[in-house]
Amino acid sequence: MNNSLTAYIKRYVYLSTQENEYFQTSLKQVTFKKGDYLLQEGQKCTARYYIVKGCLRSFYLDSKANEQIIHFGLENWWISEYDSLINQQPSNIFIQAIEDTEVLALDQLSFDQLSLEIPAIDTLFRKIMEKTFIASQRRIEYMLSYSGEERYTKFVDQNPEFLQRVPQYMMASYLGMSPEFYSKIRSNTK
Amino acid sequence: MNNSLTAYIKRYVYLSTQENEYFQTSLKQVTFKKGDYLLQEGQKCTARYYIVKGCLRSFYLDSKANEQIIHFGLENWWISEYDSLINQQPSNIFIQAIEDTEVLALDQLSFDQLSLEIPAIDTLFRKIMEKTFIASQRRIEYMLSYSGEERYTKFVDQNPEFLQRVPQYMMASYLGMSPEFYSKIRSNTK
DNA sequence: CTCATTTCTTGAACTAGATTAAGATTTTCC
DNA sequence: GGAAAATCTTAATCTAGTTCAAGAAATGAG
Repeated sequence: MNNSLTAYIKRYVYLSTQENEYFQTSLKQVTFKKGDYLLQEGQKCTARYYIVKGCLRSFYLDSKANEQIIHFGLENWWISEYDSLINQQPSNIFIQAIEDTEVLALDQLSFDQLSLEIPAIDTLFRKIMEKTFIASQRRIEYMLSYSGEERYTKFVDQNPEFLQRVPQYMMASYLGMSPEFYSKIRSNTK
Repeated sequence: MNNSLTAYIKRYVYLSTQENEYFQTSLKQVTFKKGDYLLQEGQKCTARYYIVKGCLRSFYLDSKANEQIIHFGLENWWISEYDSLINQQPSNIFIQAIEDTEVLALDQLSFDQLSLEIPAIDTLFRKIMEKTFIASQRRIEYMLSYSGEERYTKFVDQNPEFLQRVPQYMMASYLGMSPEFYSKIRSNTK
């Protein structure tokens, strides 16, 4: 039983003690060393991951073989590659540990079973997906509306903890700019 | 009872005849004239809309008062402004009819009630949100990886029906470029 | 502790796309 | 049908951000 996950769930839905226990026994604890891959391009994504401790990134290689960062994941976030998970397709995306990371893996087969047996599981994940979607939308709005420098300063304001944990060239990719330009902004902003 | 909606639901979950009827009596049919707003900046969004016939857009006004288009909605799509709907906040976003449009409105109060009474409703909307999120992610990947011209040609290939129904300056905004540049691409591409 | 690798910085040259402005075309509506 | 409004095009100028290149700093592995 993981207490941080129990607390997390409580923010969204009510699960009885038995349901919570049953849910959590369906999760498998897995640890990854810094640099390890949870998922690689070409593989099918088979699980949703709840991050207990550590930091992950998901990224893909664009046509010029640049790494383009889609997401970061920190403690108490869920991460997965939904296009592969839901549509049963090989993933275009890598999920990699940026730090030594401990996750709870919820396999899609277990998930489907849980969804049948505990209705609140769908309520929970419906709400998680709504929240995740809102974050994705906000990122699109940022990219449409703000200059590189504005995206940088706003992101730093709102997520100071990231800067300590993520190399700059990854931040640059996430914010949609070259590492050189990111570096220039940083020196202008200081 | 709306047959296109019944068929739509069947693609995602099983609802008994009674459940389907109960679900659909919770929806309210509303029609909007071209140019009408379903939602305006500052209002709270209170419903999810299923588009029976017509075309909608959602957009916001950025700091320079430019309209930035977030989404288009065509037949058999759901549209809403989730940040306002879920977090009970005033919306930054407008939802407007681009053509005369008929929707089925699912009020959030009705939704919460349905969610309690018919577990499959959460399964349905969990899956809808997953699909919606995947689309949002794909848009981010496009914006990070492709030039304006590439985004244009790929979009046109995949969504030819849009071009007939949506003014160019809206397409330009959706694809993240100025109307002038969009026009230039079009004349280059012909 | 040291060498190798990874990450970060700086500057110069370049370019995709924005902005501005003005005219042309299309749509709307009385 | 005709005037007004909305939409689209074209061209000139400008700029945010990329690319390339090379060196500096930091990190990591043995």
